[in-house]
Amino acid sequence: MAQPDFDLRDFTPYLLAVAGEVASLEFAAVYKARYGMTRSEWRVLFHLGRYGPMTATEIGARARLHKTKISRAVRALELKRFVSRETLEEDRRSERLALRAPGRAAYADLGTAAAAFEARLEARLGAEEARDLRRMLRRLADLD
Amino acid sequence: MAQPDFDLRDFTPYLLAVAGEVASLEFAAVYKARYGMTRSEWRVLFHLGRYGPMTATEIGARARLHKTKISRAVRALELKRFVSRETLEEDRRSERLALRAPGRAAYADLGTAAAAFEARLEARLGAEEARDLRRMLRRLADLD
DNA sequence: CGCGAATGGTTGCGCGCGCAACCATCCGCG
DNA sequence: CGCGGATGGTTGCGCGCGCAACCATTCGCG
Repeated sequence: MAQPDFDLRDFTPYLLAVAGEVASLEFAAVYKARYGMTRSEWRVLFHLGRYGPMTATEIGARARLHKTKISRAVRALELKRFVSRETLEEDRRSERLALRAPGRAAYADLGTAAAAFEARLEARLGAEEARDLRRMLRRLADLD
Repeated sequence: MAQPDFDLRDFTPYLLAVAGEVASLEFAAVYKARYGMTRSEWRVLFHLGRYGPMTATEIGARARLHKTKISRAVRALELKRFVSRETLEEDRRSERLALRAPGRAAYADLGTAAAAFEARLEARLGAEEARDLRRMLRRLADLD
């Protein structure tokens, strides 16, 4: 063996993956159970709710989602009557995506749930550590 | 909107997911390119290399992998001649999985790459912060 | 001993995903 | 104007995944 002292529990990508799975799956269960939504759909919904109407490309840049994911997520949200599309006059290739009333309701509901989830997490880690954690993750994710 | 000040960039599960994607995909490119391995296969290989022969169930407990993932990963690694199976005498339902020579070589190679990757990451975050990050992630992942 | 529950592992199925190819529209430059 | 490349978005394809159902073996308890 090359480096017998190198433990997987000290390998940050592994820890990120496991911690991410634990956290994401737990919250994913909420929007999946309540609205039958996928993770991509949740991210799109959240971005539209939080930052207002925008195009698919803008969502992609903000939400770190591949355009195919967005395309399929938007179609699914459209079928749920959560979002509306409107072709832009100034560039008829792109469309303005906006939340409809049911979408806004779902956003408010899930936003509350997300805030509660985050609060529980902070309680577990402690406010200061949770803040530090977020700061480091933001750096890792190039989100600065 | 319910809580217009709740930003996604402060939502830990989101940050974990994005940071995890960035880190995992970057390293995944290595074992995918060199050995055509999947993430599950890499985890199984690493555990067998690091901790020695064990059964699929033991890997599952250590590596946080669902048993179906392990089953398929083991079959793939077997086809690559990386692992061997041997039915246990004392319980003929389970089998002892062990690395073969090519598997050990791949483990050594990827272990070195992983250590280098981790070192670069530490250089970016600073040694102290990187250690804190790992500690918090371990707590989140229930790996204590 | 014998039967039902528990355990180790595999498999069929439907789904979300990433990739590459594609269509439509727009822009830049001769 | 017109043609080639760039851009916004969609789709076909193969794959890895999670779930539930399943097979074989073993365990627990009457």
